[in-house]
Amino acid sequence: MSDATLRIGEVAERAGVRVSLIRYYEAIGLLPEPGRVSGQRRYDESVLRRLAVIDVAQRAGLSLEEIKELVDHGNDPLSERLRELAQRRLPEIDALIDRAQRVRTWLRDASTCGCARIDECTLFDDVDLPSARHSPPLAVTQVERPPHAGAA
Amino acid sequence: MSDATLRIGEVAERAGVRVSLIRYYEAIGLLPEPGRVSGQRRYDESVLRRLAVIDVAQRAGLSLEEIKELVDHGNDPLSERLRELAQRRLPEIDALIDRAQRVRTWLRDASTCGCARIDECTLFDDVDLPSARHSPPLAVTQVERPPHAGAA
DNA sequence: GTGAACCCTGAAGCCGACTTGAGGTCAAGG
DNA sequence: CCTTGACCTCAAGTCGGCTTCAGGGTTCAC
Repeated sequence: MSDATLRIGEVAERAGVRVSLIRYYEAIGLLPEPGRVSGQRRYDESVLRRLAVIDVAQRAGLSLEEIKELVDHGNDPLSERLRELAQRRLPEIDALIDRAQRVRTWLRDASTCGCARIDECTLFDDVDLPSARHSPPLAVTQVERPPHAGAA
Repeated sequence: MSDATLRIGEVAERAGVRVSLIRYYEAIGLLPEPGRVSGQRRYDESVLRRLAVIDVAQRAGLSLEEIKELVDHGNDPLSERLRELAQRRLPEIDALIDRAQRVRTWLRDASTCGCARIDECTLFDDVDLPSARHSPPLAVTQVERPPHAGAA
């Protein structure tokens, strides 16, 4: 729809990311190649949404590779690969949520919970201590969004 | 309590991690220096729990640095730093959980949800598109636990 | 008393996800 | 014209979190 009118700098600012990140995402195929006006990229609003989706998915523990699958399943008929991905990742996302909630609880109760040392806290009692580890468990990755635009 | 009798290899096996990881954690101060018998480390069972806690916390999005604060608050009186950390991280953990749940839902409904393209899915409508980004938001990081022992 | 299996250290390598740097283009305006 | 500022490319650097490598020791069973 909307005509491609945004320049990369504006997109970056509105999305709260660096310009370099947008180019990077494009380079690895996470963002489609935008139109150009004498060499310069021009985006329409939809890129903002895309960036937001990427952000959410990434923080939920998906790797950029996987997000590519999500976001980019061409116009496949609701692709197989997607269902596959779901199969693979759902249990892990559940685990992620579970763990996050434990830590959350612990953190929240840190002051009142009898156990001063997290090592002793019963919250972690039922954690799979022994090698109950299965598939590569959510390769969550570094995500540092600077407060905003780009000093440094 | 328990006498330090486990060798590093056993610990690694029982915890489902590599020996090198245990040494690494020790090096960065996440694990206490264990006793030694003619140069070789000897652990007691408690290290297993510690490793599990680290694992959970890490997957919940805390950096090793932060986990160090959690785990390692000497014998401080339920330290300030802990409360600080909670202050800082709680909202972000909540966000993490929220995001994870969105992705989870999307993934789960991927087949039935009208919107084939994640970009268009209303699930992501209320996401903070604009620069509603605050503090460094949960530097979650690479976590690859191989099925077990160690090929490349 | 020797070989396999395990342990040690320190330095270097690797990976994902970005950022930075060097060197250059382009459009607008004083 | 010529500067300024936003943009361009491509290569290299950075960072967290580990693993691998090289070059030794140790233990234990035979």
